[in-house]
Amino acid sequence: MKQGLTVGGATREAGVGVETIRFYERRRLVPQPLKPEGAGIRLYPNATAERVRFIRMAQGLDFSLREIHDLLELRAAPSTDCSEIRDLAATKLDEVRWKVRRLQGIGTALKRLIAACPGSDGLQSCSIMNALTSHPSGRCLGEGK
Amino acid sequence: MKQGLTVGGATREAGVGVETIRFYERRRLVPQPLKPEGAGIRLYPNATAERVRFIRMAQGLDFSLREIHDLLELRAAPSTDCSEIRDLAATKLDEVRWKVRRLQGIGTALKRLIAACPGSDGLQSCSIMNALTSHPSGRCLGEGK
DNA sequence: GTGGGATCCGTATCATGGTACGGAGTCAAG
DNA sequence: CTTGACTCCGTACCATGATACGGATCCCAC
Repeated sequence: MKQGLTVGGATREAGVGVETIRFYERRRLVPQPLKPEGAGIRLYPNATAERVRFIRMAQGLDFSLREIHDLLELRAAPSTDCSEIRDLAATKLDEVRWKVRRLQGIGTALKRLIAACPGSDGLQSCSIMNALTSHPSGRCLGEGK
Repeated sequence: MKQGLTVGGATREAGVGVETIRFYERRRLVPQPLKPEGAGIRLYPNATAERVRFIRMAQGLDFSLREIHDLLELRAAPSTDCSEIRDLAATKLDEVRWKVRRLQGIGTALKRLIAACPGSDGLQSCSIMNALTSHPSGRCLGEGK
């Protein structure tokens, strides 16, 4: 028995909505199975739900759908070496670290501005508003080095 | 002399492209000045370039355009108290810290996966691919607490 | 008065990641 | 053999932040 799930079954397995799986099909992240002969409804192999879960996992690691597409291609190629995956992960790690540093800089800037804000006064004495208002030669907020 | 800049002059002052200022006008982040009577070209006050710089500054602190719209409204209202701004900044700080923690979790997960990856072998022994591939009861990567 | 930039304005396009809708077809249970 | 849930498919829409295009005007210098 060649089992298969309807799209609804597959999405329930994968924990996403039907529209999401169709969206992934359009983006070619998930293959669209053929309709069994004579049938009007497609049957999805279990691999589809697994594939969707793979996508959601990878999204959880901050991979974009485009990057996940590449990961899936690598996964499907028998000649793929572990190092190719590792390199993609390392690039992603750099990216994530870069984002962390950027956000930490913003956090520090916000913290300082909040601390300097009188908290109850007109805007002309608000450190935050003043920081946002042009200081011709000021460096950008949140971009401390 | 009621000076004014053409849109091109204003965007050069602000350091953005013409299309950007028009986009901000459509989003009502920047008021579109009237054409001086009889003229076919709008004249932008210096305040426009300052306003655009405010927007870019605030974007640098991770405020979205919608949030910046609110900041600009507060800035324009004479009754606005400093504390209102400070509260918005504090909310943003929470948000930024939350993002930092999330990304740090992802970074930690990636680092571990990369360390565990043999680096040169088939995919079946790749820790990264295995982590992405369904472990029925696994918690999500990057979501360590 | 004629170039030729610059402006004006509406609309379209991009990337990202989906969500929603509407009409038609399918299919299983009652 | 009808009803009702589900599927199929195309298309439209959402938010986010722009960027691009094309025809019509405009305005300044030559």
